[in-house]
Amino acid sequence: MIPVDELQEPGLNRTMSERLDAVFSALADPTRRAILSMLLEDDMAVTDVAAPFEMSLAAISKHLGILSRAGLISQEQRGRVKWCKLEPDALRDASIWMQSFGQFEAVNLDAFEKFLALEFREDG
Amino acid sequence: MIPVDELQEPGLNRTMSERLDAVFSALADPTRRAILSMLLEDDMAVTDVAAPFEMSLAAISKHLGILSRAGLISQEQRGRVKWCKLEPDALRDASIWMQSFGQFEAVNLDAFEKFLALEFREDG
DNA sequence: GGCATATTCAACCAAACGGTTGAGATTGCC
DNA sequence: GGCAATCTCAACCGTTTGGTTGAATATGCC
Repeated sequence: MIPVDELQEPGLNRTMSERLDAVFSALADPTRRAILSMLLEDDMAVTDVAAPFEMSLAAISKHLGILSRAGLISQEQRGRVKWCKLEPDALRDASIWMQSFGQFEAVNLDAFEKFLALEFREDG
Repeated sequence: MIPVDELQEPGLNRTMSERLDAVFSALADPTRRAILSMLLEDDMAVTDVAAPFEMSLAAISKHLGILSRAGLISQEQRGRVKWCKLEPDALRDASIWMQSFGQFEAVNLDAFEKFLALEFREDG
């Protein structure tokens, strides 16, 4: 309904439903999930984020815009380099929404790393 | 990349990434999230699911198909009525993925109900 | 059989998505 | 100044999405 490409600043003046729309549709793309995983390790410049992917820089720039408008990352211009930083707080509302449908046991980092390994091995 | 409308049975023979694609894009629509919330209270027939929405029955039927192929609900035909049942387990993998980006405190039911009230009030 | 009920199918439509390319803007450096 | 590097913009393109209608398919009931 709301064009994910044309949303305003992350969070401000948006309903809960609109925020969930933005977060979930941002997460519904494997490239964007991979980007989030990369940013989990370290902040990165746009060009460095784009490096491992087989698509144009402009495409990655768009993906970063979508993640940014969903509030999942923040971007800070420093010189001619734009640094991208993971913002895990935006996942919180969505996570609350999901957890409420069933009680999932607490997750430890081991499970997460096994999970990531699985996703990257199978995803090609 | 994968047409969400043409996916096979929920879960079987799909990679982790494909399952996350299906679950997150299923959750990225307010109508489908509202349907899940309705099914949290009780199992429902397709017609009854469609009743509160201002769109055609066929549209709701499509939404239910998407939720079903994402594994978020199951559908059981009984006579001429198709019953829809919430399947919270499908949210588990996705929830694990999300939780790993930050430690979110445990959620209680009060928070969830306040959350739902918010979403429905603001969503129209 | 005949008819209402429940649900999907098929064809269509406008809009959004995810990608491309080429042309800007800025910024840093010699 | 001149030039490379970083990133976005704008226009385009094929595919997917989310909705609509009208017909079709079962099923239940009298």
